[in-house]
Amino acid sequence: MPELPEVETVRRVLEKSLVGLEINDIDIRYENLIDDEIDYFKDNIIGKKITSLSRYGKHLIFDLNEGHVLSHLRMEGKFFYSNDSSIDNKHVHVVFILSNGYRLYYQDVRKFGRFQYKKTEELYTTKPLKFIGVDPILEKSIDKKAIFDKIVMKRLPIKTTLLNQEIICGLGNIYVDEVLFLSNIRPDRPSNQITEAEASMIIDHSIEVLSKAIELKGTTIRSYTSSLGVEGGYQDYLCVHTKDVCPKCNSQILKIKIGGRGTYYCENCQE
DNA sequence: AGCACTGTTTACAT
DNA sequence: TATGTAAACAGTGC
Repeated sequence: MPELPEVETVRRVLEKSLVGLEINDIDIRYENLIDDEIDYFKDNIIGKKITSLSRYGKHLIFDLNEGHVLSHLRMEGKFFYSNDSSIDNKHVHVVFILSNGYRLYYQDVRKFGRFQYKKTEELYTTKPLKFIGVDPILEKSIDKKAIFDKIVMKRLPIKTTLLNQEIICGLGNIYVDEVLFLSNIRPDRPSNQITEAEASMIIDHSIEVLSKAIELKGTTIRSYTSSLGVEGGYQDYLCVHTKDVCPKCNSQILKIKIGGRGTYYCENCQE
């Protein structure tokens, strides 16, 4: 489910429930989701208190009184905070047992999500955040020229370059289509043919689209419920992704494949 | 029945 | 180094 706005929505919801609670135990049912040795992961987290919830790009960060739990939801990861064990099911792979009797259930049908414990000093100096690009929402002053320089070094389609989290982070398959439509740029245009003015537009529209989507608690399409059953509202603002007709010119929206990802664009409006 | 598709990322071959 | 493809996995729809 998650691109930046959906992860931020999860962060905001979890923050309200989890801050101040201690993690008494962790039930790990599918060990491949944990990037650490299981004992190292457990030993460093059990007994710690959750002090805040952070995010960078699509990475969710549980800040502890000592260290952090990095969580990436990948395609379908979802968290449920509850004291009702009837929500437990075969797709729940990790359960955090909390000091107030509630539990935090991690559900992930495809088992693509990942968890890792990080010491504070290694959070941004080791993978996966070591080479992370600029977060368009969190970064106060964005160096547009630096981003432009990175974009034009690539020859891949601009869509593929924008999905590369080492340049700008947070955009995924839905929002990148929207950003390119609003910027009037074809998704298959080679990145080295993007002008500095167009790179600037891409950045501005990324901020605009992601901010609006956060405000609306993300996008809910294809019967995906947003995590925690929270329904998003941005699907009502989509211009091209999963659409048939261009909202600007009424042309047929084309669907093609770029880098293996389903891609929607208007041939008439984007060049 | 079988194949294509799915809001992600990474390992590997070329 | 850069790029394309497959893989991690499970479900849905045609």
